[in-house]
Amino acid sequence: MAVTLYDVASEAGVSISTVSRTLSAPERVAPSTRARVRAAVEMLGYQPNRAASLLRSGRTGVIGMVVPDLENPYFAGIVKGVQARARLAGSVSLIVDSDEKPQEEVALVRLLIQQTDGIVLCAPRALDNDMSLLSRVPVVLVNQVWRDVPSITIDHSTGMLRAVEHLRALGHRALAYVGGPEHSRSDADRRDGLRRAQELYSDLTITSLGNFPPQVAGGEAAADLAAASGATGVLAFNDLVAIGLLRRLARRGLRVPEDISVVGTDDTLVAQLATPQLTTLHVDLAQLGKVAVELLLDLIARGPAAAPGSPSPAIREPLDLVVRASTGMAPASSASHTTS
Amino acid sequence: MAVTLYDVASEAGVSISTVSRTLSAPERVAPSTRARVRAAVEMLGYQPNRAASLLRSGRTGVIGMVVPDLENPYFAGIVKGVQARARLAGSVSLIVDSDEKPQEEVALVRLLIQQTDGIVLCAPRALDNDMSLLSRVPVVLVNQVWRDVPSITIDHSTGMLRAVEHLRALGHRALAYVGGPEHSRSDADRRDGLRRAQELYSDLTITSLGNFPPQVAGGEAAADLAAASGATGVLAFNDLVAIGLLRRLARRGLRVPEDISVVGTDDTLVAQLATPQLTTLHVDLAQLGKVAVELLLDLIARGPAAAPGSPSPAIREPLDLVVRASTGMAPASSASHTTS
DNA sequence: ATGAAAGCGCTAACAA
DNA sequence: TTGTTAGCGCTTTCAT
Repeated sequence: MAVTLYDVASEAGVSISTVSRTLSAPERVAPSTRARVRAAVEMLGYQPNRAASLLRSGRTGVIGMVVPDLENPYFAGIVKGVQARARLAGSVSLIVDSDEKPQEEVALVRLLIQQTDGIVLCAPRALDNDMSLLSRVPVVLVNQVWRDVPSITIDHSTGMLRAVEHLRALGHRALAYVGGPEHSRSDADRRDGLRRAQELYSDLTITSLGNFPPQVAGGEAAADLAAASGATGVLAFNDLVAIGLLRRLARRGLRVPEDISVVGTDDTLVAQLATPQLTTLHVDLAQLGKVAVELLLDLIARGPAAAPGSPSPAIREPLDLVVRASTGMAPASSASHTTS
Repeated sequence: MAVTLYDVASEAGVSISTVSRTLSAPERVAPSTRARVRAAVEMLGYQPNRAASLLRSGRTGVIGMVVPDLENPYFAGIVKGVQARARLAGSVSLIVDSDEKPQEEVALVRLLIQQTDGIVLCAPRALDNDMSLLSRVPVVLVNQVWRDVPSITIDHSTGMLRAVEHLRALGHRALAYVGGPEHSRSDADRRDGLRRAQELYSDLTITSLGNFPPQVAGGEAAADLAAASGATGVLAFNDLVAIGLLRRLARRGLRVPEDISVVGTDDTLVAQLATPQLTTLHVDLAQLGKVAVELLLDLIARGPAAAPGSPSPAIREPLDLVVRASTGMAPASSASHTTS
């Protein structure tokens, strides 16, 4: 059915090894033979069978990526960076969505690893279970850290600190944080930043609000709690949550930023579409993806028997505060703005 | 290194064929053997090698998907539908982004087809070139039609008609359409709807505006042209373009909807985040993806030698008008609202 | 009900 | 420089 090496070989009057060599190491074939083989390849429209090649050599030229939710613009941004960098290296990238399901993540890694050279595992929630798989396979973690698996994370801790300082400079003293998914590493990181802020500025009251889904609905669900906490400044897990806050607050008749200031995280597309436009923490998502791929290519090149001694890189990307319209001076009567 | 069929076989004291059978057709092995094999599989943590299996059987259990831009919420929505439906069928889906590059699309289809059972090709721009490949391989087109390749498209034509009728009912007589990418099938479809509207309602003046990139920037670029055309109602290629219009119009001091009404298309997440919230045409993106997969599974099941006689399904999904705040009554002095 | 054996298409020693 | 050959791990007849 399909054209194979044998067809090309007989067409060109050489052996299959010569054809194979012409394709993978042209310099090791005589120019005249090379030309003849190439002509045959062209003529028959030969396409190498990747399954066979993979089975034999173990190399695929494909980089895998697992993300929790492709529809989330945050992950979409990282994906773009990964795709661009992979293409530059001559690899394609295969992206799969775990639908925010921890069990899926492990299953997908297991599946993907068989048809790729390595995997960028983005913000995995599953951790303890079968994650030991990760040490045995070329994997780079994004927004997550586990044992000595190479990783790239965002310095949300310092980011939060900057956001808190911004709000404090505007006169806010009572703050609230609307947290994200339970096992999210970046959520823990943000809370750590809050802790640092609390230590530095003892005049602040920072309320941490439970775990909310990292979507608009999460923000809507958290808005009333945030308001009831007496906070005049609210920090959100991400931009979508911030927009949920904005929306519910507006429906309650609370004005942003006059009554309450809101800070998002990530500076995704939607931050600028919100009303008012969101003050948020900017992340260079594409850069994140790019670095992840570079780490991965490195890991692959070092071979499967990566020296256990060499420390796995754990890169941290910074976060920059972008001030827009959702933050402003704290209301004058801030102190009396307590729970009902 | 990895656990193979042989390891499991010797552990269970059977032959490799029996192990293979236990895994793919359990009812054809004796219950007692089956149990023994399963225990061995469990114990050794056996994972079938997909490359070998693919090489031998030709089946992968993987569905491929090529989209122009993963970061576009529109395609992300379709992707989610595809992933969900594929999972239901026991397949995973591998998504790749062509970065809006037509050449990439063909190359990616070629690459993907080797590691998948079939492909959902989403809104391809490339058409004439090497597309003949598509007739030889299980492919379903989304938002595109080519020869007799099965396809699912959105009835943008009728959608546009509904949007025009909505604006006309509000008193608008001068309309403008901000078009999308040059070879976009759906753009042609929308223009067809405009044509139908023009025929039905001869009191309308509909101006078609050139090709703009389907992003916020495209809308910003088109806004001044739309305003200069004297139109009081503007139809946008998609929601992002509509938001670009909104933004530029606001900067020009034109009020929406008091001075100009704007209608988006697609009803993506951003439509509700815009200010004012967008009147738009709602598409059930997930449904689109779901149907595409069903079409594809059907095609795969029918085997490679699909009867050339059987008509390939060409499904059309409807579009529903969602009225929000970006459309309103035409300004009273509409007639005198001309260029300059 | 189970096993033996023949490849799927390719790569990579090794020989010539 | 080129050809020969031995598998990679699995599925699938065909025997038993």
